[in-house]
Amino acid sequence: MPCCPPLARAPLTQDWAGDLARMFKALGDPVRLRLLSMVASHDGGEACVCDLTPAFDLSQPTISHHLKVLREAGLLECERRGTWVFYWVVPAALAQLAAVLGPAGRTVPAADRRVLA
Amino acid sequence: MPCCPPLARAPLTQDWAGDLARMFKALGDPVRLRLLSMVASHDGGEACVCDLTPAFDLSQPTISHHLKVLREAGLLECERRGTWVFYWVVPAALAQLAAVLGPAGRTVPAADRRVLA
DNA sequence: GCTTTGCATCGACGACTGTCAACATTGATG
DNA sequence: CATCAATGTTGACAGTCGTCGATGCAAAGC
Repeated sequence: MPCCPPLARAPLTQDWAGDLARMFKALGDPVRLRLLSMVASHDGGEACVCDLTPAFDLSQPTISHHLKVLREAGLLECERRGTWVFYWVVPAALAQLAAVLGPAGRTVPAADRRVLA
Repeated sequence: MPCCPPLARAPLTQDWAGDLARMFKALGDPVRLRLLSMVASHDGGEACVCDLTPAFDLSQPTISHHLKVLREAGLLECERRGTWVFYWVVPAALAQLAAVLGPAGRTVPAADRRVLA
């Protein structure tokens, strides 16, 4: 069973759209996008909260809240190590979203065909 | 200036994160995701509102509202043709989002780069 | 012209979201 | 054990979002 046909191949089922929307919604905030990017691009692929907070003009609880949203969306995971909590991205989650948006594989979605013609 | 390094290569700038978040936020609703998918997968890569509305248990103004959100996010375009209004996806927009999400190394295909320029 | 059909806009409502200050919790260190 | 530093949690608030009914508007047909 193929796991990730692009959006344009067939209409999304209601259930699948719900799951995907939860992840996309988590990305729908500039602060969360920057947090995700900072974690993903950090040395070793992980970062602790103290690495992230100073980059924003926001209170620490707010940053903690956004990290929780990303975690509950399945985009981030975390682990406590001593005093600090380290976060890293879940590559499969990002890959799934990228695959849904296409252009997946070599197939050209119908919408592209129109432009390319 | 390269147009689409993946999220993980470097932290997103504040401006860029804002632009991307606007698009992701538009995708952060199951109804809008299904609308986008239905338009993208429709014959000819375009669909009129009357093709979309019956698939949902929502009022017509609500569907119209969601289409507007997708349009203002740059993910959809529309044109009136006689009595009907037809919608189609903007492939470059979806490709940009897919490129940002990675997987690292993959970039926007040449065909879309032309559209983005 | 008038009516009908397809779609957008408006105004209003409850629900959810982003933000903060205050407090709780966990682990390290004296 | 007492204290401190790093995070998470709670409660509250203004603002935004999804939804609807009512209304407006444009094109087609009578």
